Amino acid sequence: MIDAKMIRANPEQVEARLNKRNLRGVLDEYLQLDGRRRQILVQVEELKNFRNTSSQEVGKLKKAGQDPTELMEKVRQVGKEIAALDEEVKNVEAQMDSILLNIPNLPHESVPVGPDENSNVEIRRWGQPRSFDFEPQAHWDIGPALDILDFERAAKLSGARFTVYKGLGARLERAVINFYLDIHTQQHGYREILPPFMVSADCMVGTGQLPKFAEDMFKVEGREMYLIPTAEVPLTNLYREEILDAADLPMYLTAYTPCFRAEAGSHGRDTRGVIRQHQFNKVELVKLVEPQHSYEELEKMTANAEKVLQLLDLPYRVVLLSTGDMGFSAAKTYDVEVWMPSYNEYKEISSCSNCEDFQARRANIRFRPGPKEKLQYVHTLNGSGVAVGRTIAAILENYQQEDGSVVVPEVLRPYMGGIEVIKRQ
RNA sequence: GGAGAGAUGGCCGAGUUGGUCGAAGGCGCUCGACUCGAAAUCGAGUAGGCGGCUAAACCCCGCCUCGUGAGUUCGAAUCUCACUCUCUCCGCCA
Repeated sequence: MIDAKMIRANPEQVEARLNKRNLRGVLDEYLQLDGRRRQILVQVEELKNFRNTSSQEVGKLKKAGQDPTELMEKVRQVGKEIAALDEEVKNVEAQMDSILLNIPNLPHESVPVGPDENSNVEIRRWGQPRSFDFEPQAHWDIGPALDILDFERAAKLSGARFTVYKGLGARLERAVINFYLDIHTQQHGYREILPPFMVSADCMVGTGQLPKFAEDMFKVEGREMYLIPTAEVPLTNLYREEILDAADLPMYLTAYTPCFRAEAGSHGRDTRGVIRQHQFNKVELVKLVEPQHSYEELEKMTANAEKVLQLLDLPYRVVLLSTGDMGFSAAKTYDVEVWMPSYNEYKEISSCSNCEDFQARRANIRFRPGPKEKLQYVHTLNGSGVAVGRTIAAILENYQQEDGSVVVPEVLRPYMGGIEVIKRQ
């Protein structure tokens, strides 16, 4: 969440930055409640001070053999007032919290302002989309034809938006996962984590999925647990409620996990293929860093995501998201989009964000900059490094041959037992 | 699933006949002394949040926090209840 003190100190400035995200007037009620809260606090704290000093007085009177009954009765009355005021503070704070938890992060000044994705800015392109001398097929045709992707049986098992990988398809998915993890751990300095795939509601609040986006997730029946929509959630929450040593920063974490998303409200979009699934695999990158370095870390993380696509020789571009297209927790986001012949355009395969202290504040992840210095919130970053299912789709489409077979990218062959081409078996 | 033990500061760990306990002691860390320098030793300091004060901050003052939530009481780390988590033993089990 955004800094409550900043709201109070510079309400117009915060309002102006929220306007960039197409939000207006969300602070008005909050500020009113904030004033109310402080007003009550002053009152109730004075009463509590009286109670504390008086209670000590009672003890002294008893020790001295005097009768404290009158004072006790007085404090008892004050206690009732305190209880009433405490209740009121609690209510006001609950309202303030629910407002604050539903306000998105403030955009960084370098983020283009606009209502939607049409205001995104392309930053750079890498590679040349291949020109085919035959009619290229979409991966949802290539996969079943090679009998490595099976959408029909997936539907039988689980319904729409699921995929069964078979044979070399399953192996290719596994190869890509291992390839990504190896690159990020061995070349980019990330530490591999294998986290739980179900987490508590607290974690979801920590990274910003809750309370606002409950309908996007799968909740476990009868429990306050959710299937993770991304490894960002367990990785970022790993150090929730902890105070880190400055020497531990920056911390680079990576994890392979399946991701589960309800995809509510996206009916009819990307209905074919593996692009938009209820369950998909992803290798995620997360960083916890000191605030002054978070923007250079964002550039590095984006470069880390790009690197694996370069190694796979898949053409891509990098896009800076506008205020209208950014996620809830992000202050700045780069999307990496891979060339997808079936769409005849670039398709998101990674999203790298600097959340600044927005998540750290929610999850209460702090560090001590130095001895004797005050605790500070870390900055958190997350990025896909990259989506695995979409990688498979991109490989099938970009590496397809006229006879329907698919060439295995060179860097993956060691992970595929040396297989160079996937053919119908 | 059954039985039992526990949850205290950055870490370890006292404190449970209710009051002067946000909390002994130790470790760690910071500063100082000693030293050519270091180690060792000695001395001092060292929780977080919120609110007031302030232009803002420091300082200072107050409130809250000893797993979480409720309760008893003039007063709760200490007593009661519920919950969560951890550990040990038994059962079951990949």
